[in-house]
Amino acid sequence: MLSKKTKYGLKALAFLASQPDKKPVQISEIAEKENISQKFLESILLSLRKTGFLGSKKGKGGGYYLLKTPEEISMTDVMRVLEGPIAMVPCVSLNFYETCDDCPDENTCSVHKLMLQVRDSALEVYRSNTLKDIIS
Amino acid sequence: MLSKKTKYGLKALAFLASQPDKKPVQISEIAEKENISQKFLESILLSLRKTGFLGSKKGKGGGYYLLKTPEEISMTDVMRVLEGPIAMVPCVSLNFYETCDDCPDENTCSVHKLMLQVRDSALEVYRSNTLKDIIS
DNA sequence: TGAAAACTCTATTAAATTAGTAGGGTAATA
DNA sequence: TATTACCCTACTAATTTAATAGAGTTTTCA
Repeated sequence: MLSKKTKYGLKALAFLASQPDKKPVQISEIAEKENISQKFLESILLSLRKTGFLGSKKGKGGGYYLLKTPEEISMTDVMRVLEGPIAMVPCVSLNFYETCDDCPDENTCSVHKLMLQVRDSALEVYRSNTLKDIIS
Repeated sequence: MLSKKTKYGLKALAFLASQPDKKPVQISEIAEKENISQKFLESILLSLRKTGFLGSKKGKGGGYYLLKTPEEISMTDVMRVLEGPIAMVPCVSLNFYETCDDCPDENTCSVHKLMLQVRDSALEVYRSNTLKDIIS
C-alpha cells in the first residue's frame, strides 16, 4: 500500500509543477487545494527540500518551489525518497539491500525470483515517468 | 513491503510444489524446513485451504497438499489471497476498488495515473508466472 | 476401540509503523 | 519592525502485522 506521505508528496509536487509561473507557493495553499493536513504536509515538503527536489523562500511571499523542471524529475528518485525501497523485499532491493535471516539461499528462493521481476517492472514504470508525464 | 504472511505462504506453496509425490505434508515439516513459526504457518495454510489452493487430510499421516498442479496456479490469484490488493492505492484496484475521499477527480490525479501503470506492470508479472515458474 | 496424530478455531498480545497533532522557534521580507 | 511563513522537536492515537497460547475436533491406524 502506498503511504499517505508518498501520496501527498506526489500531489504536492504535481501541484507545484502545474503552476503557471515559478513563484513560491505557500504550504497552506497546497494543503487546502489538495486536501492535505497542513502540518503533515509541512514535514513532507521539508523532506523534499532536504533531498534536493524543492527550494523554499521564507518571509512574506515565501513558500516552496521546484528546483528543477518537471521533466527532469524522475519518479524513481521521488519514490525512493518518499516511499523508500521500490522492492517489496529487502533481498531484491538495489538501494536498500539486506539478506533474509530465514532464507538459506537467494538463488533458489521462489519469493526472491518472483519479487525480482516485480521490482524490475515497477522500476521500469518509474524510470519512464517524470513529473511532467503524470500531470494532466 | 511484502507481508510475512505472503512470503511464508508462497514458500509453503513452493515447498509443496517441489514434493516428489502428492502425499500430504505436515505443517511441522514445512515450518521447520522453511524456518517459519509453526502456529503462524498454520493460519496461513488454513486460509489457503479455504480459498481452494490446498487440500488437507487429518489424522495420522495427514497434512496439506496442492489441489492443482503447479502450472495451474497463477501468482495473480495467490497474491490476491495472501497479500490482498495488487494495486498500491484503492482507486486503481480492480478487485478492491474504492474512491479516495480527498481526490476530486481520478482522471486528473497524478497519483492515479502513475499507480495505474504500476498496477498493470505488476499484474503482468503475476499473470505470467505460475507456481511452477518460481520453483527452481 | 482407543489413543495418538494432526488439523481447526478463537482470542489475546507485543511490536512496529503510520498518520497526525501540538507548539514553540527562527529567518526573511515588505 | 512586525508580520509572514518556514523550521524543528516531541508526542500520541490508530492501525496493522506477526506472532502466541491454548483448547477443541476429527481422522486414522494399530
